[in-house]
Amino acid sequence: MYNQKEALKDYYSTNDYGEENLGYPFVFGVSVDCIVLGYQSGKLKVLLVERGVSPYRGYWALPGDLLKKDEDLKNAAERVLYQLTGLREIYFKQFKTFGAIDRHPMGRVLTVGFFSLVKSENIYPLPAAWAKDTKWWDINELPELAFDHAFIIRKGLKRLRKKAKYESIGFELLPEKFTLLELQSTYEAIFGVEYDKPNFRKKILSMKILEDLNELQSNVNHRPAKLYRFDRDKYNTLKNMGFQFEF
Amino acid sequence: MYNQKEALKDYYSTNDYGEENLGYPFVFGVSVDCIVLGYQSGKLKVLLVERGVSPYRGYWALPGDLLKKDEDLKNAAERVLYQLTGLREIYFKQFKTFGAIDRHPMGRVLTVGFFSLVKSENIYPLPAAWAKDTKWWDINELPELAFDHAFIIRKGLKRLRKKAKYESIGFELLPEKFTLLELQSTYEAIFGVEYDKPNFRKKILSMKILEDLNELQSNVNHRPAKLYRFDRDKYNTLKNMGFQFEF
DNA sequence: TGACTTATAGTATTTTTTACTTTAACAATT
DNA sequence: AATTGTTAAAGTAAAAAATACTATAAGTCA
Repeated sequence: MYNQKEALKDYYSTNDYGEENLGYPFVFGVSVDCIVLGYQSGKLKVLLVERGVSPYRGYWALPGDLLKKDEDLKNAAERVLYQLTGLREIYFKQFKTFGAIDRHPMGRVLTVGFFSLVKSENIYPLPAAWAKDTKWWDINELPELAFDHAFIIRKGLKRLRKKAKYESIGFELLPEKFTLLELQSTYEAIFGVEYDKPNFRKKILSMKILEDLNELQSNVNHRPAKLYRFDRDKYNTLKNMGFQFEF
Repeated sequence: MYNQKEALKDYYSTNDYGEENLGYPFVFGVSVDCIVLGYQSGKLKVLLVERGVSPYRGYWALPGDLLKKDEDLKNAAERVLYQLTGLREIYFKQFKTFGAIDRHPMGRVLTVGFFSLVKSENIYPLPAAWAKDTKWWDINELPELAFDHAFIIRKGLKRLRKKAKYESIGFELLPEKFTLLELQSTYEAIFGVEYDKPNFRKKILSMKILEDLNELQSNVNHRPAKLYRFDRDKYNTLKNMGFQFEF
């Protein structure tokens, strides 16, 4: 039967570069942690879980779990997201691995950070299966967090903002049908700035990546706005022709 | 004395989310691998090492090593780069972690990928201490590579190109003093495209991030070009004022 | 000196961005 | 049915940036 310990031992004793080594392989725990972001009433929010066990019992933390033997990193993140939201096919990306020596009080555990964008109205988080509680938090008003999760969130948001500037990922936060003003507000929440309304419209429409649904908002007490849909196929076609999305 | 195995065992038995778990912590080997890029005679090159031991004896591979007990990821990459080049203070960035189940034939080993940009004329790689041989390879003409290193390089280059478009990292590949045509050629090598000479000059000079050294090339058999230096302080000042580098 | 190569400056046209104004559509109220 | 308030959506004009191209200047080499 295959024995990983022995295999790693062999590997180490014939170390790549003939260097002095640790004799016996030093091994690491590995986890994944997910920054789940949603857009709600004009604000960017992150979904956190309250820990029910020590260490950091009672603290809020990123949803995550230890990597399993038969999983690759992507599978592990998918599993965590599914257990949290009940949804598959969520947008998520690995963004950075955190390996500070003392980041986990009980041993050497590396964590691979993912960020994920969801349409938050589709989500009914499942607290029971996970932890004491689950809650959306405004990204500008976070509680004290477990481990190095505050640091991880800062890094993840920074990366998200860079990515959102040059890729059409803002649409992941919106429902299928949306108005141009909703789209504008989403981008304002992501970047923390304000845009001129007519120019925002002009810019996004000139990209030709939205489909006009010829439908109007309902149940609003003002002139209803047109509804649009993000046309992913058109976007991909244009991208292959050299088009560069940019905000 | 602190016992990591026991600590991890405890940690696992009181798993965050009360899920069924593996009983005993499954542990992973962790390594770092570095894509070292340089610019030579109009081409983008990557520095590879030839493996002297199995697995993959005789194959070319990325320079890398197993993470040590008392190192964080950044330290490990720094160490690998120092052992390879003899230089400290090289530009490098973590870009992605690779954790496919079967990526290492002898066990479960995750690797954290870094890419690094160097001024290749400063470097005299040290083959003896490392492996059978060390060599610069044209990124478009790579040999067969060990492990999943071909995949890692593809991903790393993709990330580099994105980053180079919006950050001034191209200068890391050039010597302290360079001509505008050398700068242009470097960017042409990174992106695999050609630029119009007068417009390239205009664009880069209008950014106001170069210092004119009032010096000329020497030992060239044509009109010598002016030498410039990248003014990192000016660049940072402008960046803080909202300036966005872009190619 | 003259031919040749390359750096560098300049110009003119087109395209894009930005700031701002105007008009139209609808809901709610009187 | 007219009025008011709010928002969508179209339009316009000025400024800035990108692009394509031309011309000139400064050096080397024979």
